[in-house]
Amino acid sequence: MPDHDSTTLLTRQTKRRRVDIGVKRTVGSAIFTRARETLFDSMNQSHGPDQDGDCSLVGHGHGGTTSDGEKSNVLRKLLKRANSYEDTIMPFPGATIISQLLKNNIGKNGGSDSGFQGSGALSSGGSEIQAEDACSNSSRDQDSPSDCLSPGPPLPPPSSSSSFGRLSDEHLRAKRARVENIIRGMSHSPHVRSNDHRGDTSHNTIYRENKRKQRLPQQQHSFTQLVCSRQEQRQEERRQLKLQLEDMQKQLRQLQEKFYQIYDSETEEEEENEEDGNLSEDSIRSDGLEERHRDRGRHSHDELSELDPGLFLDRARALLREQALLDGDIEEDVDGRDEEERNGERVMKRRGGAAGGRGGGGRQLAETLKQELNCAVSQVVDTVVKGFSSPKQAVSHHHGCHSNTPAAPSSSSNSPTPNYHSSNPRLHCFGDVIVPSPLDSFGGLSGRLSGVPTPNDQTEALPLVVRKSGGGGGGENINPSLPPPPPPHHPSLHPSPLTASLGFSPPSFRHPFPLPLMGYPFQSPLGSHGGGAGYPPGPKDHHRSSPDSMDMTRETVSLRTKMAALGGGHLSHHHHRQSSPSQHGPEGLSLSLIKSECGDLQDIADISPYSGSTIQEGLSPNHLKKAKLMFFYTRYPSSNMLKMYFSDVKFNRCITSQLIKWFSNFREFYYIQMEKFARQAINEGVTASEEMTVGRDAELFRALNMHYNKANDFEVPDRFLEVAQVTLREFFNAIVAGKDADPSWKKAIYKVICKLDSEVPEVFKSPNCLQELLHD
DNA sequence: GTGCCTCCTG
DNA sequence: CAGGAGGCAC
Repeated sequence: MPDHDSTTLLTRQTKRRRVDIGVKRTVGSAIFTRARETLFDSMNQSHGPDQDGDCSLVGHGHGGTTSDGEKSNVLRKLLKRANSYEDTIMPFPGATIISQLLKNNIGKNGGSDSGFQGSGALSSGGSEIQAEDACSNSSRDQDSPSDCLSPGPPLPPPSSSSSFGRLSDEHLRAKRARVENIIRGMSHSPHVRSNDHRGDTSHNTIYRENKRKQRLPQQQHSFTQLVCSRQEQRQEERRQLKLQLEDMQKQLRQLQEKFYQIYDSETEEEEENEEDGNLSEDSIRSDGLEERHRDRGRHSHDELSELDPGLFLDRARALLREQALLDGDIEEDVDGRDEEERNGERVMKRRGGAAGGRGGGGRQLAETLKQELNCAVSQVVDTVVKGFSSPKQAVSHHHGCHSNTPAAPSSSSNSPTPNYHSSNPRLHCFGDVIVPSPLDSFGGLSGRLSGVPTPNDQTEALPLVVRKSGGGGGGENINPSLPPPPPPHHPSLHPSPLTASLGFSPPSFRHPFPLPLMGYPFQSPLGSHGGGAGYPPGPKDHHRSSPDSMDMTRETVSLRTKMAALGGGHLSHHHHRQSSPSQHGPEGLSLSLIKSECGDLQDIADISPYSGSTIQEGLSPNHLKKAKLMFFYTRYPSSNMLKMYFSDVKFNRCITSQLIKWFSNFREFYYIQMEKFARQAINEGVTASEEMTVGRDAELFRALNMHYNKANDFEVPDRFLEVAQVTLREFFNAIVAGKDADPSWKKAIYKVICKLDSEVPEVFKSPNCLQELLHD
């Protein structure tokens, strides 16, 4: 039985501080303005005292901070590692594409209309370089000019130096250099995979071609004759492609063999070293990896033939990351490789025979390997791309990407893709499909590789971000008059998202992938038609993106659930996508599901995560994590606020609802805990609410922290402790007063608490905020 | 009608 | 944490 008195009060108050984004609600800002005034008044009147009292109490609660702090340092490291491994685990997209293409091609021989169904599988390699919300982004929040200040004492950089000094002698350097060279060679080769978005330009070509082929029949659905002829043509192409891909795989296997030849000797030596008892931090970190490799090394010869190229490359990449983490300085030893190029094979053999012969041999080998890898991969990919795209029309723009394919590996780091921006720097036209240039996302690769941050990507993203934050009207959820929300005090809040994002990957190697799996990709200005990224401009901004929209989709939290529930059988019919489980990645499926569920959504024709767009259509686990951290600041975020702080998500009703639901769930848990502890206190004989404080060592706080900040890698703002204390006391008083007899007794408390929201630090607006917040 | 909220359930 | 129900405000 709803109680209309208190309920009304609560909801009214709550609503006022909300800005509804409903299509029909265009007066939000006006309402908001008034509401804020009203709120300030009421807050000043009724809750000032509470706040004052709280502040004094909080300090005392800090006693327990130290142990938590220590723990959190360790945990931060662990978390960082976990993030790194997340990346490491991801399949190497380039190779995955190859095998996937092959599979698809074989599977598609029936001439089905399945198009590029393998795209779903590609998503797992999601590599997004993240757009940064620079401080300019706060232009909208005039009230908080201090947003970009307060860098807080930076925590000491994760020390990965001392303990494994012995291990990281020349031996490790050599190894590191070799592996890095391998990988770099691969990633530089514009063919294999320059990276995911722009990357594997050639694979992308294939992919786009496929997509285009898939799309044409759809668009000209009625012209069956055309379809027939097209199918023939496609079958022919498929046959060719299949052959070429098989060839590619062969060559890749050869590369694997070479890799393992080296690795075998490597691992043997590795074992010897570790027997010395040098269990450094690094060796611990890379334990799993090492074991994996060692194990792999023992059986490598048996497995070589079956080894998935993706695994191979992935392993190489993982190894590189491991190496890169040791410390920065490697390379400089890349000279005189001409000789080695010629003698590559012999060097290789020598190497295999002499396990102890490190030093110069290792570097030579590295060079050799690098060269060979580059050559082989370049050739293969080039062949395939040419063969496949030549019969195609309208790939002229794209071909510019191949002109420099045989780029010299080592020098390519300085000028890998000069021609990419030759025509339109932002657009690449693939036949009838216009997509954002993938290079916009990765154009900075060369710079990153050479250690010089290139703001190319950012320059793309920033205008968007600014637009976003500026256009949304008054959605600020700030209550300046309240106990002044303390300035963002988290020590790890960095004012410069830009630097933070770049700091994520090891300086020696700006790998395009290592960026978090969570997928906080770039904000592409062309993310979707009409600016999918530019939501807030108006509350009615429920734009639909056209089928050509290249919006990237990643798995969403909820989608997984739906997937599981629906068993993956049902697909949106919009896309004529016959889903064969093996070809259709779960993400693609889930996307379709969400599409069909959110009927008002755009019918996305392309689900490729590599399509170059950056705005996600789904919420990732990291979004959830971010939301939880935001809960420490705001319990009742407005939907506008959510839009601002989740600017890397393409909002629609579903997303908004989900985010709101999340916060609703957070609140639920929060209030349940409050009630529980309040009753507990009463049972324990507490008579006055003032006797209760909430410090960081309080059980209540631990429970909450466990829920919202499980890894304890985020320093909860003091303000949250204050609010928690207020809440606890409110519950306590209400219960003591017997108000809990009223079924709606909590609502009065909600009404109080909803006014205690504080401003969420600007950092949270950055898609990279998790890195920035947790990486110290 | 729509958006958001709480409560309940699984 | 997601879904659904019930309710209120716009």
